[in-house]
Amino acid sequence: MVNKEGAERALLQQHLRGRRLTGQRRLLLGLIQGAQAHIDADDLYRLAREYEPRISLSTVYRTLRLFKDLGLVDEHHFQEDHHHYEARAPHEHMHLHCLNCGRIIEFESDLISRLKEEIGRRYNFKVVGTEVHLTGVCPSCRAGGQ
Amino acid sequence: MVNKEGAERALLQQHLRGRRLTGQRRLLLGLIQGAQAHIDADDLYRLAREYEPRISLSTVYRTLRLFKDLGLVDEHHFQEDHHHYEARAPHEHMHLHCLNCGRIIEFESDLISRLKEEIGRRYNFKVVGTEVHLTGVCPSCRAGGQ
DNA sequence: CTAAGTGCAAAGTATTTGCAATTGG
DNA sequence: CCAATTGCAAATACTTTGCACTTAG
Repeated sequence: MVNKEGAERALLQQHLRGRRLTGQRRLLLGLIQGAQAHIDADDLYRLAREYEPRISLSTVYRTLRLFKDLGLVDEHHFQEDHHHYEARAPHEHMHLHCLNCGRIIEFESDLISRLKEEIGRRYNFKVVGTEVHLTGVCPSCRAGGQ
Repeated sequence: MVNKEGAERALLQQHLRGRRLTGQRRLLLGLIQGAQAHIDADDLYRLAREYEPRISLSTVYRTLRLFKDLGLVDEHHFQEDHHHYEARAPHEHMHLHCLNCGRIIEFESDLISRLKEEIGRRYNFKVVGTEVHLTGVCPSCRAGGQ
């Protein structure tokens, strides 16, 4: 009989598709999934060290790349020159980004699946992924200065 | 009376909003506008050196940033870890990217303006920019291997 | 003329890699 | 066991910066 932790482990095992289930991988995935917002490699590294002080930044990068390739996390390229990551969400969503205060809102819209379908048909592509990123000015920034 | 080159110059002058119109800036903008595809800083640098061998990579980066800030070029973050640039197009378009062969198709769809409008209204944002990037497998790659 | 722009070299970030030591299956 | 994974340090890739010289306006 399988307890809760065992079940979690088995699920992750499956996600890893034959790769080894190490403490570092388990920790990092947990941290990404628990993260309130999009996290970057460096923040993840700092956070992970609180639990496993000997973890290295290389491992963080290697693991992020692995998770990305396995489809466990999504990598985002916001305005910055480094990447942000988030656990792959149960359903596809997009980002709305305030250029003034930096706030990022996640939203969904069925327009995106329609877009995928329309464009896939038009160009005979099999569309598998989307990255939709709207920028603008949020209500409080509109109200405040300018 | 104004000849063709003079008119071009005046137009660029206006775009630069008071910044100086240098040979490097004129060259770089011309190259970006003439580029068949999205170009990155390094390719632009190599290309520019054919015309102005003493141009420096710093100038390329500085100029790209200036053009981006002025809205003359758009900066894209594709899968790679560096940026690609293109002259700002007359109308907003999106990208469809083959994960297998790397080909990038530009397309338009009115779904995107509807998305801007819908989301702007929903969150009371003033939406100013969009980056829409679909990934998938193109017809020839679907036909070929897998 | 003179402030803005440039080239060069050096520095700064973000990310990857080689390798010996460790460890999951 | 032993190949996959890790930590560490060093390397690489991309981008920015300080400064003396040049140049557009």
